[in-house]
Amino acid sequence: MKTYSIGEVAKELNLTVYTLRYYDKEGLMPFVERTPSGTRLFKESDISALRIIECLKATAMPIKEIKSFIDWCSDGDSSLQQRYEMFMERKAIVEAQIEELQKTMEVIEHKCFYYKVALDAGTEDIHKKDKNEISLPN
Amino acid sequence: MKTYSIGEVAKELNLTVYTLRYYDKEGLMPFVERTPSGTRLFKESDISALRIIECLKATAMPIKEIKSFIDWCSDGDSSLQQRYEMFMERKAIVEAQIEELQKTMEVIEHKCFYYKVALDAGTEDIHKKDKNEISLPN
DNA sequence: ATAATCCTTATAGTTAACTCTAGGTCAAGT
DNA sequence: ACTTGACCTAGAGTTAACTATAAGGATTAT
Repeated sequence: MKTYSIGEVAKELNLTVYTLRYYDKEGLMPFVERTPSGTRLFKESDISALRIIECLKATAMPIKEIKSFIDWCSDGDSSLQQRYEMFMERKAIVEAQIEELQKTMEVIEHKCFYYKVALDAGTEDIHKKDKNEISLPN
Repeated sequence: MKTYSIGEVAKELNLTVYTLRYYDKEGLMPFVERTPSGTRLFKESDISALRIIECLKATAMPIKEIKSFIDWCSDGDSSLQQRYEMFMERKAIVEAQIEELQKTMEVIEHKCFYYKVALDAGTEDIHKKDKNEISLPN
């Protein structure tokens, strides 16, 4: 069976070897086998697992929680319910993240427009409402 | 003109007073005025500015870059081009973030389905392909 | 055979963004 | 007058996630 070195995997996943070893130290890669001398041998399935880890990271899941998931995977079928719930929770989180980004996008686009207008006018004053504020009599 | 204390602003924006003072220390709030004794007095316009800062933070913009924007604002019309370009860049970044989250969502949804099926079957083995791998003759 | 280039561990350092503590000031209520 | 609670600064501490260094072992290329 074809295996890959840590350097090859790092290149493939756009990570550094430092990062991969850090993940291993944090318990995210208990499945990776070693040569008798200690060198890690990554299988295709290990790379797939790392892709899932990267996916969970993209949902802003902390590494400690990802570790729980990895531990559950090692536990086998008894943790199926937990793993299912975890992914459902992740789904809700990503939905919320997308929604927040869409709201952010609206503000950003408004600002793009605001500055386009100001730039064309040469001054931001173009946006200053001259709403004739009542000046206090004095 | 109505003003607000740091505590009121913190509550309004769902931040802590520590965070607001930290932002001030980092130069994000040069516009906030003080009483003679040093207490910060936030105006409505200051709160609006903080909402923009929160919006930029939501695009994963580092505080140092947000500071540059605040500095440009103080510079007036001469920085209009830079501010316009900054928001256009932010727009591109948010688009990319949304796209990445949508790809992430596809994977997560697939996993939700995967675990739903496994849970119904009572075992993850339901997904194991029995693709008759050619066993080596020995 | 030997140099280059991998790999290993253990451990220390970095960075961003808070988060808190200590020690003090100030304004309002009893 | 005095206590309470919110404000202030300076500076220290925390956390997550890397990122790098040192010292050495293993593998590959000439």
